Amino acid sequence: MTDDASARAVRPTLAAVAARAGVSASTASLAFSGAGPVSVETREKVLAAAEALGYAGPDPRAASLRRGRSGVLGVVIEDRLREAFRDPMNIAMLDGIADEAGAAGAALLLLTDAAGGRTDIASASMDAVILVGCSTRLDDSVAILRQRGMPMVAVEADAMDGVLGIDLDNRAASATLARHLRELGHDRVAVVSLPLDDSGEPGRLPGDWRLRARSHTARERLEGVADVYPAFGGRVAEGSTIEAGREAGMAILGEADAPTAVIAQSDLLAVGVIRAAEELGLRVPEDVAVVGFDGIRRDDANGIDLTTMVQPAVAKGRAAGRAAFSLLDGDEPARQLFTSEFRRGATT
Amino acid sequence: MTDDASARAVRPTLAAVAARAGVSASTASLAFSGAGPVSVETREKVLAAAEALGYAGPDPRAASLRRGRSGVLGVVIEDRLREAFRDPMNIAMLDGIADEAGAAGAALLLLTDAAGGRTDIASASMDAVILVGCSTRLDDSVAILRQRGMPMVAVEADAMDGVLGIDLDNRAASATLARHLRELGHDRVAVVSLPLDDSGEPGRLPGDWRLRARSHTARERLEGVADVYPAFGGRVAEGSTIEAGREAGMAILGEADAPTAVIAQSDLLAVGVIRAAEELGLRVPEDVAVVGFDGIRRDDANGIDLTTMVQPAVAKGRAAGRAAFSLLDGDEPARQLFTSEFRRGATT
DNA sequence: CTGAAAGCGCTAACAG
DNA sequence: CTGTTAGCGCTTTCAG
Repeated sequence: MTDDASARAVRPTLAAVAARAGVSASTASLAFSGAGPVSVETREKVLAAAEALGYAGPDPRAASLRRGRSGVLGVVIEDRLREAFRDPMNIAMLDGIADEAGAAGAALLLLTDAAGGRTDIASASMDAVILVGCSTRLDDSVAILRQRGMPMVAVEADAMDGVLGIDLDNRAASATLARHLRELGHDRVAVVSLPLDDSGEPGRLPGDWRLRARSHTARERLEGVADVYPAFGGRVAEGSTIEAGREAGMAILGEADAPTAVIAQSDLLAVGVIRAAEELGLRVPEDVAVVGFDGIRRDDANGIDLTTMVQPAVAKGRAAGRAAFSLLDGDEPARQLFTSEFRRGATT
Repeated sequence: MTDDASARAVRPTLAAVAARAGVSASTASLAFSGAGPVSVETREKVLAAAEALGYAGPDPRAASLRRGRSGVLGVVIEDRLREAFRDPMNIAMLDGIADEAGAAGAALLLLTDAAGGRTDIASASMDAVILVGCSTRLDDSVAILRQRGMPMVAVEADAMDGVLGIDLDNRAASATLARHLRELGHDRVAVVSLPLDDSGEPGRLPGDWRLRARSHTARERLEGVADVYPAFGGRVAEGSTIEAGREAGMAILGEADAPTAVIAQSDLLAVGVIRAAEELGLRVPEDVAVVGFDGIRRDDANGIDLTTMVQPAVAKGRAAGRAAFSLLDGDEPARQLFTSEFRRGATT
């Protein structure tokens, strides 16, 4: 702690720099920010003084208090980064957000929706927040953030008061895939769905999924299938991973009365289902057709050319970022809807 | 802007809450933080007043100025998230960092080492920084951060003054793999290396890689191979991806005088090389042996059971996180070295 | 247990 | 172009 004191002592403030340069603090400030008229002479004097004193630069904490802005964009994601970033779609979206943040000179603060460490969501300093990742229990976070008066943007979430939505045509896109399968003559289809809530327990898709699904994306995609196949069964996967898809696939395709087509709610799940099919000695698409969702790069799909709906993940992220900054500027950006595009691959 | 004013007006401060509750500001502050003795009565009065006024909670910007801490841990990664997060190792490490950050009640600020938006690295408010991701041009960032007096931890980087290193036994581990191949009788080996610098151009591995390699990890892994095979050729990949590995693999295995073994500097690259081998009609390991590095999950390796060195990525991340907080506490944590473990798979 | 006072370090108005 | 003034909103002594 004596250490601390000496560290403090050795850390000069802007005022100290100004004093040494023989100018006012405000002038010194301008010399640093370059946001106002300062003569070259003066600026050099200030810079020299700063150099001499070993000035660390304006303290961002003080600056953000004064300005009322911290230059930070919060991004709330699912519990574990490991999970969230396993799916290339989430990364692509984050990349889109990062693009816009970078352009706006803001940095990204990663916040997790997690159980214990919710402190940070309540107390992190940031200017706006984007909620992403099919997070299944956003409500608490939203309540806290609303209380904080934080501008909020949510990607693929149920409409919430005071939260700007950036949406994807999940339902229509899923219906497109379902129709595609029906046109190919498939009668019995099964769905491998993303987790319906944050319990994370895989299992049979419950008949009352409409009531139970807390995940917006999962529910909408189920609705899309239901629009075409009023009755269907399936499994809920443990997450959006190949392994989870494989497990669900084994359960579905291993049964006596196996379906002739599987609608997986993500490409990773679809890859897993295909792997299960292979292990069971089934050919795709001859014995069983499989469709995915997202349009991940073939490289990420084990080289499989999936039939899927390609969603504009990066654009979605950029839109979310832009919307956040727009809210921050006091504008009233409109809610946006992105559409996915059908891509026929070799799996149907 | 009138809007702004009214928004301000409607946003009460702690002082306003205190006034309404009929207590002092300091008492109100304690009522919120719970960090001191406040009677239950008083606390309830304060909370009620806050509720009534719609108080958003203590402003973190002001708090962090006052406290001198922002509760933020910066993480500097490569230019594009898309690239950095394509490799599961980086995600695992980030997850390790996030674990420790969460435990310490800190949030993670993602900073990119990028060209243009370097502003944030110079001006983001944070308490300490971890530099990760084999970033090839950390020097500039380090200079800026050092100037800011920021505690720094670097994962797998050349030793730098004032930066605490968290290292991996890259050289020894690569040598282990090389020895394994030599024991199997391989004479001619080729290396597929990670990018040597940030130019990102793939191509033949230059003979003077020792001089040219700016990436610590790539260089050390090359040294490890050189310890066993004094002379070897190879390719520099465009990044740590399957596709880049495939391209390098095609170049290497397509030549007349193709090697009998390929040492890939990451598991993703190894998977790509194997894919190239398959496309060229070569069997692995019969026609060509392939080893990787990292120990990614089989799920991420297209189901291939690679011979590789398993590195403790999550532990590395945790150690980096712990070290950062330790520096922040004024301690002098020691530099740490993690070791990788040989895992024989089916590719040699 | 509560209150008063004193800034944290910076920046934005407004005069000159 | 430069200086003066006045806080941003909170937390931490230090007294009572």
